[in-house]
Amino acid sequence: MFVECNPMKTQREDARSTADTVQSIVDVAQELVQSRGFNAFSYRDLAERVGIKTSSIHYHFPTKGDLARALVERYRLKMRGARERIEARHSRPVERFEAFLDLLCATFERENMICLCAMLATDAATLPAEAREQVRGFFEDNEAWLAGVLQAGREAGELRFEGEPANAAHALFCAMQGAMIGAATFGRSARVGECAAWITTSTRA
Amino acid sequence: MFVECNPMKTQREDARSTADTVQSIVDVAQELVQSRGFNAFSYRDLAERVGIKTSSIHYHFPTKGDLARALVERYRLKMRGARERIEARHSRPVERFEAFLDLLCATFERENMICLCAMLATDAATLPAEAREQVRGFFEDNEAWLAGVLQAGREAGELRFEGEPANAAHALFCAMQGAMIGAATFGRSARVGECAAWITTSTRA
DNA sequence: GTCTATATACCGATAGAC
DNA sequence: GTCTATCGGTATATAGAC
Repeated sequence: MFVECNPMKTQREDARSTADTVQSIVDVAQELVQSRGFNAFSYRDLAERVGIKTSSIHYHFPTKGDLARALVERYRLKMRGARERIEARHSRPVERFEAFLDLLCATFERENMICLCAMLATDAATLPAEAREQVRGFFEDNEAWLAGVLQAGREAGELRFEGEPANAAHALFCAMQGAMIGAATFGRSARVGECAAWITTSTRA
Repeated sequence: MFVECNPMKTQREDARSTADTVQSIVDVAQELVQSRGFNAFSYRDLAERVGIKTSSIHYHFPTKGDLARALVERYRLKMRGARERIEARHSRPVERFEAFLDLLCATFERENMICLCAMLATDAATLPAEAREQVRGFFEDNEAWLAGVLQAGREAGELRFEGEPANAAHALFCAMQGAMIGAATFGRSARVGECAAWITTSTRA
């Protein structure tokens, strides 16, 4: 989800800048975390895919926890940008809400991987506190944004749901996260779209 | 979720049968998987907690994959038993539905750990195919059962929801799984109960 | 069925040459 | 900034005594 994965293709040999290397490492690491989990890949796996040695990765990310922090920080920022683009393109709450669901569906269908933060949440016990806090922040960001959209949508008569907007936002975001976990794990990609469609028909006023 | 954890307390020294040892291993392993993930604990961790040596664990479970299979098989059967007890105790669909939600909440509040199969789903890439298939079966079991309950409840005028029962069952089960992941990871246990409460008020006719 | 001892491979991480 | 070489530790797994 939420990433354009560009492991460095060997370009002109001396054209790889530090920024490129770091980005390549983070891109590949994100893919490995999302597909296997944080504790099921090594610096060796990473090095082989990026095309450098493990010691070079340690130069950029001294510990694996440092890598985790960089991963989740970038991911959280990307997601924030995505929400802001939705707000820029859509003014009505119902459009914003459904654009958000579409974003999750589209990214999932493109990558066929669960959300980085859903994976890191299940690996949280082995993460540095700072990374764990960022993962938590990712969920709070999205649920708070969704709660605002849902509330505005209900007040505008565009959306319907029971109870507090925060509770509805929480349940619906969790449903999408759970759907992605199941879909990616069991090779049933369509389940994510079906879940989003069910949410859409259940919340349209 | 769904387990009474009884790591062997040292009883009379020679009173530990093979069945007791195996159960103790599986109990402790389940706790470690649910709290850390399948790839974040070792036979050594397991051995220290059970009070035996790693070679003894290998005697009962030659490979870690064998242990995974035993774990998920037992868990799936326990959950099936729990659903059957709900059916025995409650006849009305709305009661069965809410008893199921209560079961998830109660187990979570007692153990403060996510569902074993939610964790194993995110670790599925590193699991033997047979175990992965059992994890998938766990989700199918629960969603199929929920779909039946939802359909009967709507026909009886006790429950309301949009669209196909299977789609509603999928989304709502995923919401609970996602809520447990978030609650256990970020120390916000109340979120599970709130999610269940929101589902209840959103589905009562 | 559990133990000691060990095999073999891998892990994260570091030192120092270039 | 990347490399070679290596450290100490741990992983899963097995052999064989008891």
